[in-house]
Amino acid sequence: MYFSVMKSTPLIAHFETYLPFEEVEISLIESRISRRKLKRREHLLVNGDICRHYTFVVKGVLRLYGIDPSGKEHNILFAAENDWIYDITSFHEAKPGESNIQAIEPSEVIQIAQQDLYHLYVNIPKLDRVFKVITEEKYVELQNRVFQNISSTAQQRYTYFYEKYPNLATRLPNTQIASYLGITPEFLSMIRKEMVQGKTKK
Amino acid sequence: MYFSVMKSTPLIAHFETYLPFEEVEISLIESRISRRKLKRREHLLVNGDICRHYTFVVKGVLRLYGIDPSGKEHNILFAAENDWIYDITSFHEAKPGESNIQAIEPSEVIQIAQQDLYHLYVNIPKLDRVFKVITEEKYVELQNRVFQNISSTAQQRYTYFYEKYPNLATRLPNTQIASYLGITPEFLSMIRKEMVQGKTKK
DNA sequence: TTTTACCCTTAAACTAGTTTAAGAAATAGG
DNA sequence: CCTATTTCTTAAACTAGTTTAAGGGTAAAA
Repeated sequence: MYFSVMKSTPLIAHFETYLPFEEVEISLIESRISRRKLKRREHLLVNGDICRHYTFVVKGVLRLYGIDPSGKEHNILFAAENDWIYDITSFHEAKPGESNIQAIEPSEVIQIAQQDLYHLYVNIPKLDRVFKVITEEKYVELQNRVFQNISSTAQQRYTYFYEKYPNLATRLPNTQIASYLGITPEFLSMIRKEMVQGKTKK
Repeated sequence: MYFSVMKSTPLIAHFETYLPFEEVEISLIESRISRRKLKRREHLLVNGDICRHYTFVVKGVLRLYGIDPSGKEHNILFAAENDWIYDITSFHEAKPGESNIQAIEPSEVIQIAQQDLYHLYVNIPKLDRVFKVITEEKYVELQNRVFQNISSTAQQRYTYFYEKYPNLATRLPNTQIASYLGITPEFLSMIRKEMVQGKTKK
């Protein structure tokens, strides 16, 4: 087994959940990606940077967050194993963005630089289809979240998050979850207390 | 000028804002679409239906909305001229969905049925690229909306909506806008009153 | 091991948004 | 042009969520 194959296997395996790839395509993809380790709290992108990479998470959890005019951070999304994270606006416009990407846990990622991705799109048109589907999947998740945000109480939103992402719900600090749900950590603490009391009362 | 060209021009023009198309490709696309008129309040899709079409708005405004457990409607998105509307979850899974699509104004749309769209993807691979980009654009909009929802007050969200979609903000009834923002029409009325007073006080 | 920084909880006072109800204004459509 | 229906507004009482502040628990790092 070649080391280069070892290195990128998780990404190829991810692509192959969508479509099969030829050996020569796999080699081309592998020649255009790079691997990187991140310490806890290390930033991959900060406000004002241009996002020049698609980032695939091999191990760990990262967050994409924005900062509001008053300086508060708000989590837009989390990405754990086998998920993608990037500031899509900054990436496509190749302009400085307003988002930040940070490792919450020590993490390991695979990155594809912009020009490499475009090179891959040209040489492996199938990848247009794959990323079309990936983006559609992420669009669905986001639309469900918008529906939650406009139709539910904080308690319902937390329950939905807890049921949909049990892994993240137990793995992440509550401060991070509160920021994602759009509530204060204090109020999340209250919600959790009420939920536990509700259960034990039975 | 052929009638068939007349008929579908707005959709082809829309595609050509992304990539150029050959005559033969245009003919193929035109052979696979259909045009439809909708009365005010007419539904294109209701809860429990399978969404079998991508719908492109030629004229008018439509809304995609969901219904919460208590029976209240919540607007997930609006689509006006040159925009797309469909229940993406139901469409891709070909399963009954929980969304509804309704014309707010008398409207005119162009539809592509699922099997026709797949036929077009196979014969015009460029369309994978086009819909990848369209979905990315819509993802960006949705992500901005999520950020608004978790980081802003209702007043800020309304201001953002008003500035970003001035056409919709003046064209739609406030009840529809309130439903989209996740607030009651009464509270939107208060916000608008305060904003006008704020302005005239100067 | 000790310290430091982070994280979680509780509670009281406050602010943002909802509900209910009733009347006024605007609009679609016969 | 008229009427029915929808839409918008106001206000008072209510509920959901925030803020501030203080204290305790826990994990990382020196």
